Amino acid sequence: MPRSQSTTSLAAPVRVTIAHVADRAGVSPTTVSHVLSGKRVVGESTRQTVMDAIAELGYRPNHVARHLRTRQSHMLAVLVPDITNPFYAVLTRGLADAVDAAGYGTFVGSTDGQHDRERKLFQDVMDRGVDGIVFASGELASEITFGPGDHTTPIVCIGDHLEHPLCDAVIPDDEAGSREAAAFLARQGYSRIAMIQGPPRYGTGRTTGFRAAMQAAKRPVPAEHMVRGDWTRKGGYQAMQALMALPERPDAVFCANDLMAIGALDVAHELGLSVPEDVAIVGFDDVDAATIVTPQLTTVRNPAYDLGNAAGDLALSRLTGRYRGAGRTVVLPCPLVERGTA
Amino acid sequence: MPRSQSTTSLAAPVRVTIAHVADRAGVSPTTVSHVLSGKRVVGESTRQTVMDAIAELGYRPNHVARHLRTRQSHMLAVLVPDITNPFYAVLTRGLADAVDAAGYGTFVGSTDGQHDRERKLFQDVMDRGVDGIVFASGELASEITFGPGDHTTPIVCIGDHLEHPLCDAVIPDDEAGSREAAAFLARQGYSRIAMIQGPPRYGTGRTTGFRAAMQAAKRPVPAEHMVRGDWTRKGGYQAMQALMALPERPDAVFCANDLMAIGALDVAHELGLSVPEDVAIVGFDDVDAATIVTPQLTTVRNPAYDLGNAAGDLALSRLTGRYRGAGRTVVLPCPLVERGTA
DNA sequence: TAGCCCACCCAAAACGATTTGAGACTGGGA
DNA sequence: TCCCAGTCTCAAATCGTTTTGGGTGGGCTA
Repeated sequence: MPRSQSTTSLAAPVRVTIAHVADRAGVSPTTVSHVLSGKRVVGESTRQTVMDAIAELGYRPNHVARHLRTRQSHMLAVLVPDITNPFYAVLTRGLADAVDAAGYGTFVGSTDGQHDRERKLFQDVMDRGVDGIVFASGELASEITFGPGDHTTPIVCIGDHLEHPLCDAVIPDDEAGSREAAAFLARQGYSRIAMIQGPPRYGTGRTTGFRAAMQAAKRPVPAEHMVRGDWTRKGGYQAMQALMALPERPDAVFCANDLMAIGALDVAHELGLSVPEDVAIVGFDDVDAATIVTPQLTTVRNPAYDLGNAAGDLALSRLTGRYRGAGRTVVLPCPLVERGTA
Repeated sequence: MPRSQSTTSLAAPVRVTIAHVADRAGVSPTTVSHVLSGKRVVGESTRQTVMDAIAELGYRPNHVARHLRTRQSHMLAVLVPDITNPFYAVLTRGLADAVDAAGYGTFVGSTDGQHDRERKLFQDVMDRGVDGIVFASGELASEITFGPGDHTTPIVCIGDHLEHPLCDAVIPDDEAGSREAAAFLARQGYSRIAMIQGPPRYGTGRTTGFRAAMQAAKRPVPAEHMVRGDWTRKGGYQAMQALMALPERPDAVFCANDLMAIGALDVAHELGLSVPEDVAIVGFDDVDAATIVTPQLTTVRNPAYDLGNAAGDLALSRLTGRYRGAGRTVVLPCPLVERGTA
């Protein structure tokens, strides 16, 4: 009973609870709760008394207790491969900005693209009771196993669809973006256009978009002009080396992401090739680094911030009950940004 | 009573609680709790029965209820100016990696360097019941007002001290790093060494280190050679423009961070100045972009990952009760990384 | 057989809020 | 005087754990 607290407490961190406030205001905890939540009307005079007591005592509601009772944590989780990657950092920020105003916090976890970490993190945030989950962890989301009966927590996947009744998706139009980039390259007159793809099974949309454009432009792509990298600068460097060592050296290279494009640029510089005269390079994502390199990288913008923002809106619309229904898919365009390398 | 649950439940998301497990195993919830926590011994046979029941039912403890009772959320908060800034993203990752293994999650919030957001976020995470807070939000941490009786939550400040009984600090040795960079510049023979500082009151260590080295090297710095930027590339660009327009044009510029250094580099390129022959440029932080520009940026490494990691260790040592005592300060060195711009 | 100690296990009280059925006051009208 | 509707307010149950003081039974010694 809060009413008889020893005043000799030296370092006793007495948390002020709703009961203290009720005591002070001479009402019941119920009433205090009601003035706070507004779920039932309370008389103006009592309301004022309660507010005063709250102010005097410096009462702050305990989120945890509230969460236990209401089952709402006002927390979203976002799972990304690596927060260190600027693309995902920006995406995360877009999400946070979207939900912050509604009082939602965001918990972000880095999966490193590893299945077990992905699963572990998923379970972890589930146990922590987040109200929703945003997946931006590659294209493996669909392999996540959902526990039985978990079909109550909204999920939104970025960059992938997912068979799940409550799953919304927001995807960048990789394919169209790649098609545009490749078509642009063809229009510019480049004849031997190669591509540095991502690892097997990843970034397939970017590959098919490229292929489609090449076919439409009547530019058959020999198999040795389709090489793979691992998304990193170093991977792009190695892939580009392989490409440049070919007897039939390409005069344009479309890279599945900017980091690899920068790696490719390194090779061009090392070989003394001038860009875009000797070889054109186009990236994908439009990360900060794209404007840092010289010449600045021509690339396809992957709207990281918007993706996160849209995901936040989708999640919010379900959490607030504003929308209940089948999974929606919003697709965001990836415009070509012409700069200095093509 | 869990024992009589309707089996006709269609989409009823019956959460399996500790009571279900107890029922199934034919023991009391207490016993289940004990096998889970190991706070008291339970007979091997019952232990096994309970474990089986847990497995069969797929029981997962409810973190929220646990948190309410134990007052431990196993969550840390880290407040940074902007998660979009790679430096802070890396720092955050260092922190997360340090505490992840111990079962702690990290909540990160972006303050945008605004006081009110800083305070709001601080209150927010406090209310959410985090077990510790890591401040990496500029050097304004000391102005945060702690509520009364909050002196129970461990705090660790990165880059700043703080008068608070439970506050540990981990700080990069900005001053020594700057001194080294400036001394290096002087040793190289540059005679008119200027500096682009951060905004007033920020990054003072970097300025004093620079000044100390200049004094030691008997190179008086005229006032107009000490200009300010706002940490951004654009700010560095403008500051550098001002510097280059001076009648007594500097032949070396030390920038308080890399972004501004890159902005300065832009100016040099635009002016057709060759780096480092016509003008040397040294940055601070060693962000990814430093190795992307050409020539690669000579800079002082700000050990972002290590800072976060050390902060995590400090926090953990208190949370686990391994350490209880006065605030500690660990200072991490900032080594000069010689590359192409000086 | 009484006495004692262990080794186990349980009941019940927290933790701090929300929720809801129901009681206690008003006035006003019949 | 009685009743009714309307307004507030309250007590008690609930959310799912952890925590402890205590109870139960069996084995051992004397």
